[in-house]
Amino acid sequence: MTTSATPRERLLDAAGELFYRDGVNIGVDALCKAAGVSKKSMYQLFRSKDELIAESLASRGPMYQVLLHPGADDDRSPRERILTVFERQDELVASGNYLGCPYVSTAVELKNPEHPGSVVARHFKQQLTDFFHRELVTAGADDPSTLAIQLTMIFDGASARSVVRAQPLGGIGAATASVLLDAAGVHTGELATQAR
Amino acid sequence: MTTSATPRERLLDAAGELFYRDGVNIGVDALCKAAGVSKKSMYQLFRSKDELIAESLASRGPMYQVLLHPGADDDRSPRERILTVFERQDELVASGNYLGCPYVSTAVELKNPEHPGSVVARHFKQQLTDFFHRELVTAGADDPSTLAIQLTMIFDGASARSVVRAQPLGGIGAATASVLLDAAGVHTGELATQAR
DNA sequence: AGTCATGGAAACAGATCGGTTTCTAGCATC
DNA sequence: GATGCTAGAAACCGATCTGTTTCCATGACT
Repeated sequence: MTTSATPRERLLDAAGELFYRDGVNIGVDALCKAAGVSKKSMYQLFRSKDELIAESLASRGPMYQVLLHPGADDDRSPRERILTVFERQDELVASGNYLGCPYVSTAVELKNPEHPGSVVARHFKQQLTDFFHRELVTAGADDPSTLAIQLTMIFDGASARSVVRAQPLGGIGAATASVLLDAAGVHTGELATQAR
Repeated sequence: MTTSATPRERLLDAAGELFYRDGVNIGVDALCKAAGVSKKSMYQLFRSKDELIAESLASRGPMYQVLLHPGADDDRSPRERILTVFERQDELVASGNYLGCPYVSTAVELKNPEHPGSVVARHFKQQLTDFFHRELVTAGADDPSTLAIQLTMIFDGASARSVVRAQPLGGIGAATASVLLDAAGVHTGELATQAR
């Protein structure tokens, strides 16, 4: 129920969802109504709508991260953990409620890279690249920095495709990532150095 | 000067630029002012703002296409023509005025895939994929359909990266495309079937 | 019971939204 | 020179925008 959480939590929750679903141009009135919080309270908790955009995006960061790449405390190989990200994305798209990567969408809508929301988006996008990078280092890939960026690009490219096409991805993200991983000598369950 | 073109051309021009630079939420007043056209005239030429979004996006389609992949009447190889697209994108980003692929941005901002602007975006995005596909067929690539989609994804991934990072791409798009082309046996100046 | 802080409801402000309408300046045609 | 069409300027409409303010119900503490 809505009243169990604090007004701040309710606002961040509603803002995170509505900014994503309807875009950052949705009105503050609609946000407050959805959160069951008065505008007065909102403007006591957040300096401005822009700040709410940034904070709500940041507050949902951990959720998206867990969604895409859950804790590393499993026995899968780096390659498997990387490909799982693309499979999760595929599932999200297939579920029908996917409107693109929230960070990219927010940055695209805001236009201004110095907007606090854009800064948050950049930060969390970097975290996905960092995840890839860690796994690639573990796997002993040749050029983990470049490859981590390339995998992030494939992720965002697949995301853009799902938005433009409004159709399931059909595994194209994981398939593309596989080609890059193959080319970099990252194979299932073994280090690239062992394969050479 | 602004008055040399017809009101319709001036409107499409101004709309194409301002929708891209400021987002589709820019007001009709600002558009008309920039175009030197009255709102009355605008609503005689276009049924609604939504229609203007779609038509202005469509009117700039040829421009973007020429920008990214000029006429095929040259003696470069398919691989070179494909990689040129990514190099052009790189130059656009480096020029500092790039705010992401206008089709993807518009689709992201509109959210609704049935919006006339989203339909136009889907159409022109497909045209880039078709261009890749034609070149790949010419080059005798193994699976041109899949590869054309993957190249489009890399294009959009690079575009998303440029928006989120607000920095030059440094050739990462062409580099990634090269890996895929290599894996598919598309090499410079020769057919893949000859290479096998 | 009385006091006080919290926070929702709602009015308000000034600006802007998409869209319509009125008015008039300019210009070609007869 | 009179007529009629085009199209820009600008007022107007109701709705919505971000942000502020007032008012009042609630509930905790003394």
